[in-house]
Amino acid sequence: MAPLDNLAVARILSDIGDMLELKGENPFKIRAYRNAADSVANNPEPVAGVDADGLRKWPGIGKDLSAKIIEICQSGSCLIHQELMAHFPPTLLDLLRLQGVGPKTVALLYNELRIASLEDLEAAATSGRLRELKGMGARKEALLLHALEERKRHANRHLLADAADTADKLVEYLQARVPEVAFETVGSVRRGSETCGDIDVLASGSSTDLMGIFTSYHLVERILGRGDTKSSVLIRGGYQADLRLVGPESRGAALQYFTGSKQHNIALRDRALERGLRLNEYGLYRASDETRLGGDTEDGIYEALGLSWIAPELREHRGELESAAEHRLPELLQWSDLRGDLHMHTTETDGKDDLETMVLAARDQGLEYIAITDHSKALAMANGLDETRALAHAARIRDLNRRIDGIHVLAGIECDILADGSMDLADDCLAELDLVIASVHSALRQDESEMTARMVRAIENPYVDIVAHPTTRALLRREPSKVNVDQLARAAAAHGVALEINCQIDRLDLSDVNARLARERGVKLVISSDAHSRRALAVKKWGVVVARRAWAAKQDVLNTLPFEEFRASLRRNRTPQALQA
DNA sequence: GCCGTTTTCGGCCCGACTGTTTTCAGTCG
Repeated sequence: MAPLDNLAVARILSDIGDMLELKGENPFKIRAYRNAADSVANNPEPVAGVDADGLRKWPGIGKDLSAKIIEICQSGSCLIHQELMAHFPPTLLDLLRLQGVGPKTVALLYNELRIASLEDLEAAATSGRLRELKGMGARKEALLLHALEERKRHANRHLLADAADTADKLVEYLQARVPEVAFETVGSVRRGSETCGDIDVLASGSSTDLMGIFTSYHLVERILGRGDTKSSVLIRGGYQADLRLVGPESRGAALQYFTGSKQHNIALRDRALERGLRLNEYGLYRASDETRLGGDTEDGIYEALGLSWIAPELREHRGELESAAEHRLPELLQWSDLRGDLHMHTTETDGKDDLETMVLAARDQGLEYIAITDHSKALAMANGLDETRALAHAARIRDLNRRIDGIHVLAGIECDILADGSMDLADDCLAELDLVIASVHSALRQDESEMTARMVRAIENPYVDIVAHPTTRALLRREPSKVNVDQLARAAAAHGVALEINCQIDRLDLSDVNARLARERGVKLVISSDAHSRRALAVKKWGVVVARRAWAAKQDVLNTLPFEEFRASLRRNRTPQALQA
């Protein structure tokens, strides 16, 4: 059996937590399983290769869970998991993920009516049998039917870029109508999570008609709840949006609180408690006498807890509190640091805009240099280039580069890594170009050893400068390939090959966790748009978010360098010794 | 089930809203 990856192990731990909750177990035991699931999911090190002593160093994993995790890695399950699976039908967990349904309700439905699946629930709600149950009235029944219908209609996660766009429009609507209140997007959108479940907006100030204005937003499909300080709605496209209103004196505390993440907030509150303080969305208080110590600004909260201000992108409980306590958080990369874009396409292959249009658009965007990197011949569907066309295209790019002012244009290629790890174009062709990106577009389902060996072989080709979208994932659509990112990063570091953070909004590949791992292994990152049109050049903003979530500073990213330094830093332009390495 | 510079036992984040309740349990974030 292939070893389970971290997400698979985390899923089992989290399922155990859910099923323990259905049994009405000790809530802290349940939390322990969920914390362990988060810990495994967020750790870049492959869990299958870690021994018990190593696991016990991971946060939230002790003697008991380290043994269970090893059992899961070896057998795909563990005793308690199997016992619970025998006790509950697997479809029961689907019910738990319905809006408005928690463990108590699921237990009630199952114990009283043997409702074990979404289909069972729909049948029971439709036939009116639900109302036999204590605490189930007509409204609750309607709510469940709504939730079932919405489950069918919407996936409940959204790409970051889409969620951010929806949030921006909502905030713009609110701000225009209630100018005396300050609105800010908080939650996972503010943290820059690659996918977002809902949209959280914080309003600070004072307004009596705000909630009415919110719930009458023209994109609202359904009002989930409405109060004086908190309301929730479903808006078109399957987004849940939550609005919270606090007084201006609580803006900072509320920004902090509603930005999360949950794990970050729990840890922050722990820290407050250790200091005899109490933190909530209204402020920071001394526990003994309720004296208010802060809450009007966010950095004031962190400062009062002995911490540097922590950028929202870092608030994932991945060591940020410890670093902030020692005032050694990295100075994170900023959008304005980017000087180049090393991955884009033209009409020569599958781009929508021609060479000159792309170059002029990049110059308009303020870029100092770019690389044109059309596809190679293996991607026949995209009209990929063979050696002859690649060199002719390069000649045109260099000619344009000579004629145009204000931007440097490199003649590059995005060359396919074939299934055996060889390159799709001959070495003497690759050697003629200014920059070579290598990437995988086929045979995505190879097993881990095959895929890893394939990509390492590509890295060993002396003409490869950058590996693009290293895991080939498509968010909400396609799982990442099984490449071992740790081994990939070690090979890239050893050969001086950079790894890309691809900024296409459904790729964001490397991910935050993987980019951080690569950086820690000594790999330089590049942030590139992979634009197939002039408009798509702007997606680099999302790559900057990913890099920040990977704790990257300016010096970790090659395309922050001035042009000449960037060129000199490319693997092909370094010493001959480096080429032979 | 985890965790520890007040602890190896006794803690473990906290408040708003809904629905079905007459004082609160369940859910959510």
